Amino acid sequence: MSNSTPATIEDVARIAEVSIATVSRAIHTPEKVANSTRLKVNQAIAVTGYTTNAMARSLRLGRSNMILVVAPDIGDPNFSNILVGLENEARAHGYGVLIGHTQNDAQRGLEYLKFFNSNQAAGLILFTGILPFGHQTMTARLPPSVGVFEPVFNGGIPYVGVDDSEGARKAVDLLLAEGHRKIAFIGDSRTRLAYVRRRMGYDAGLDAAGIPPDLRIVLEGDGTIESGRHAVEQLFMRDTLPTAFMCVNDQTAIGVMVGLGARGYDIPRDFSVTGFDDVPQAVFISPSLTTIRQPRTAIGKQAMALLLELLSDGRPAETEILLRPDLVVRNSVSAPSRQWLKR
Amino acid sequence: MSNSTPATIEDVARIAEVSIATVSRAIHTPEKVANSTRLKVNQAIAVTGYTTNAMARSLRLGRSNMILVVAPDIGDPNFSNILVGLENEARAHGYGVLIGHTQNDAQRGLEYLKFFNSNQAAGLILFTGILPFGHQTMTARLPPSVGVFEPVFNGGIPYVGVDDSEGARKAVDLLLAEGHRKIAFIGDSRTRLAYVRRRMGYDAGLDAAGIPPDLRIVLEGDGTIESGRHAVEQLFMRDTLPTAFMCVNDQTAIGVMVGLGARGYDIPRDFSVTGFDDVPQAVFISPSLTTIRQPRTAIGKQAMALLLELLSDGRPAETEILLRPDLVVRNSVSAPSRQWLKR
DNA sequence: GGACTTTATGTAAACCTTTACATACGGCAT
DNA sequence: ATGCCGTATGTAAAGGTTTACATAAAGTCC
Repeated sequence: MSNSTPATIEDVARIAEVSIATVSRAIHTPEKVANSTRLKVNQAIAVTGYTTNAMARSLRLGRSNMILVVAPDIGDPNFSNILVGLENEARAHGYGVLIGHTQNDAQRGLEYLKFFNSNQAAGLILFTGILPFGHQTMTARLPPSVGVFEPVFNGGIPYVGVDDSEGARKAVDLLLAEGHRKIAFIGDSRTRLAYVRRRMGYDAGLDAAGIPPDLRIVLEGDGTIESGRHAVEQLFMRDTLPTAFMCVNDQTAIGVMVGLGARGYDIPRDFSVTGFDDVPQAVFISPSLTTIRQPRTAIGKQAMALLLELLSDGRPAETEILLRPDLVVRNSVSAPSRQWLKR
Repeated sequence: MSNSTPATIEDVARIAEVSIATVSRAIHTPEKVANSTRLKVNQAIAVTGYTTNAMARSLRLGRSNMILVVAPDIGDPNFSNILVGLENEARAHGYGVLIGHTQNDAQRGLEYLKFFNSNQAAGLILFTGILPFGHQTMTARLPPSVGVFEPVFNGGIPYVGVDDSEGARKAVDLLLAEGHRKIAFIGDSRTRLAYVRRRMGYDAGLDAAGIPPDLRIVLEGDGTIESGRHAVEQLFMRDTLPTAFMCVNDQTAIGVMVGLGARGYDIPRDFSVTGFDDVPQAVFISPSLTTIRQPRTAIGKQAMALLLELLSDGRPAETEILLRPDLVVRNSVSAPSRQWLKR
């Protein structure tokens, strides 16, 4: 049936010889409709190829079937796989996924709020660890929201992600098991809870091994490749060198490896390095990076499921779902070099 | 003004002491409204914080301000940067971006067509080189559409992407300039025009250099890492070896490098390798990959601009916009090894 | 058989816009 | 003064749903 205009509920009603109300009920609350009638309606729907007009429905209901996903940067290597999980789950429940990216610009963040005023979107997934609405964050009326990947720092918003603290613990435990005792931590000073927690895992691991914290080998960066490289330079200007670098994320770890490589060191012979996230590049760099895997697709799926639940019964549900981080052993870690042990 | 329900056009009309028609006109066709009236309306809009309800507008107009972007796989390393360009351009024109991924499943592709029946989306961006609607592709009434990254094989749809043929030509010319004469081409047998054109660039380059085509060193794969590795194995079982591998894309090139590495060869000393696309990994693999850069953000931007143009005046505009591919010289290419030249 | 409940369906309003058409008014040419 | 035109605004319909309320039919109970 390729008529020029799509069939409406009225066309279906006419063919099924019922009222439009009955058609609507047959679709959305079939139990309120007699079996025989439901059959007629379904046939008419098949004949006309009817699809309910989502615009009209949203207008009437005052709520849409779109979920807005906002990230600072769509190109983030962590983002796309999470998006896959989000989209799959959304679509399985009849929702569509809208995307936006703020580039850390509060003005752009605010523009996305308009989607909610006009009911273009029903819920919000935040990929960013902070509400992207600048100083209006406080006053803005937020739609039902769920944070992914990083806990949302300033919003009291439910969150789905990996257990950062446990992940970091696994990394530091690996290094300890290999015999390392002087393990540097290259962190991220931005106010992101995820990074704070990874640091906590590091501290806890050292503590459990009876190693006193040594702040001379704990540095703060900003999670970029460049900051990893910079951290190496800083460390070499101090009086104490570690035998291993535990990095807050893979980008930093890559930077550390670049920095060490530039100084002529071999990894893992001279220094061991671990990352966090298991970004797609981690397997390609040389040596391949031992890191903590984020179950990204699962995170996306669960976050969307949580949001849809929130939308349907409005109750706050759990505030945090932590998934298990897995250690991925590759080639950037070995036992500490003799040279350093002697000291 | 944080009333419980968002302001409607009627609220604005009441405060400005005009009719709702005038408010609508003041917003969309200000030249039809007296200056004094326009002023009153604008003040009332400011007071109420009115935003037009996109649902009602779309319903009335029979057309939405959403663009659907469909890719086989959102996780494709080429995809995210294109998406950035698409989204920026869309939002600059008041459009939102919906995304979907088909995983090469025609059924899933068809589901996305529903967005158009109900006017949830006004236009379509296809990241895939083929209409993802299976055998119903012929009968489906398509919305205004633009292909990106790969020409759409079966749809007669405008296309924005890189000049594949010229890009391939640049790669082969580099290899020729380095002194290579036996250059393998590892292609992609899937029916994608982009790959066909890259092959054409290869052929043309050899032809211009007066080198007769040698089909023994032209192989077909499927664009995956595995197919690159497989191609190496196939070649080593033949009687002729190339001195360089020109690959249809970076994934294939990475596979070739893995395959050559497994046989103990050094790149670029023993063999040179080139890719196509400049995916983010290309700089991290060892050695870093000499390849052809896709101007991804620009592709996205131009594609969206073309689609919006299509939507506004409906004329077919150009059918193809080809951007300039740039050669990115890294470390996977050098002059052919003595060993092979001697033969 | 009456009174009442349950079940199935229909009628019509509401959601918020945009815009064709109608109206009113002032200016201008005759 | 008359007729005409242009400009500014208002009225009301239409777009496709969902659902409260009304109605009608059928079933249940005494």
